[in-house]
Amino acid sequence: MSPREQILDAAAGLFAEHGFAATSTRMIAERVGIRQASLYYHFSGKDELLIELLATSVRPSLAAVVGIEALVPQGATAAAALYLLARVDVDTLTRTPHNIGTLYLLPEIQHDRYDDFRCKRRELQEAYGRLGAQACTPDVLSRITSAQLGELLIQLTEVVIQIRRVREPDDSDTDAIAMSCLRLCGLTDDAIDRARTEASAIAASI
Amino acid sequence: MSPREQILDAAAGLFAEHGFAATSTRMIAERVGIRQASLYYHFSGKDELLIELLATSVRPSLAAVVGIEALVPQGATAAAALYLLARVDVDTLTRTPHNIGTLYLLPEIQHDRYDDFRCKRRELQEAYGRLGAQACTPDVLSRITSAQLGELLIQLTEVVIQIRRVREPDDSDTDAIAMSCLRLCGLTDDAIDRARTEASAIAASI
DNA sequence: ATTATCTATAGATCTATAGATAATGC
DNA sequence: ATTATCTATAGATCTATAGATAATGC
Repeated sequence: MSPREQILDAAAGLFAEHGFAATSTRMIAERVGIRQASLYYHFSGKDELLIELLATSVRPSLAAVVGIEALVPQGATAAAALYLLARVDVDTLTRTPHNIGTLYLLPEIQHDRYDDFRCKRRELQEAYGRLGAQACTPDVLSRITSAQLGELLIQLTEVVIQIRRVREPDDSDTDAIAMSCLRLCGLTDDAIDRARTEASAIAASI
Repeated sequence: MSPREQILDAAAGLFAEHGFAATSTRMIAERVGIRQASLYYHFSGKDELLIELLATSVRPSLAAVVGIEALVPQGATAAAALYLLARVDVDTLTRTPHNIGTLYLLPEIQHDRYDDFRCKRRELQEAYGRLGAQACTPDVLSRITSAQLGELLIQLTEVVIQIRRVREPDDSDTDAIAMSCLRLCGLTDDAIDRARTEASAIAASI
């Protein structure tokens, strides 16, 4: 691991555990095993560390969403696509070292400085809204807006961040979350099963 | 408003906006219009402020849950009870000054010092799990544990905290969230409508 | 010559305490 | 005498910069 990566890794763990403001550059340096001032050779400051961490943490899900949304015009059902997106997203959040998704909850990211991240996350949310709206039964869609759906669905997948704070999530959790996304859209158990088998087939074919 | 309340109110706003560690006692005092040292006459320190704020913010929902769970043995359906609980909870979070629910997301509350709060919040989560499990169709319950349900349902209601960060939630949001809780349990649109009218009748009778 | 570290430190905080002062209530 | 403020400050941080030092690569 390069020094840059070591520093980012140490910062991720500390930011996730103590938060941004409560983590000093000295703590980060100590964990890496270098002097506090040496951080500034690799990064311009604490801010840059958080910006970098946020950027790399949304990238995988945002990359996946493009491919997954493209499946729908190719014949996939929106339900299967939504199920896939939720699984990929939850999976990513489950696997990140130090439960990096915790960073999304930090009050600091409301600051303008991080609006690039917030903008990207909003894109992901809107994709959830679009796929959710397509997957919904008409009855459900008449009672909820696409924007509300996006907010609810992304919130649902991010429960895995909270779960990781108290236990190690397993496949049953991932599946429960992804299924819940479909249920939120009004799909019956049968429709959910069909979406899951379709999603497995798509996943196997890639 | 007593000086104590003024201080708590100022602290709530600042903690919600900047986080705990990034808020200095001086900032709080300035907002109140007193000197920094004068805070220590009313509170032993910053920690006590956060503890107090967390305690008062879970209290209403936790008080409501006892009454709402008691409705079920009295003949109310679990679905109506769950719908009521979700509405009360979302309503409470919507009305709190300074979007105080944001405090639940602070990394600091993972610290032992605040485990009284975390314990109470877990009680609320377990109530969601119990009501959800009772409201669920058997098919759904065979695919999800009561613990998972509790995690998902409380997470769903707390979306209102995120919504408040970008816009003012209205009744349509509250309703969309509470309905989504029922949908997550596998209830059909018809069953949801029945639960809602039942919940309205109960709410009117209190 | 460049790269990557280090030591040392300026300057700006921040929390919490000590002790003075004024106002209130008996 | 008690209550509620204030001023002043000790002591401990924290970030970021300046400039020295050593190692690496041409």
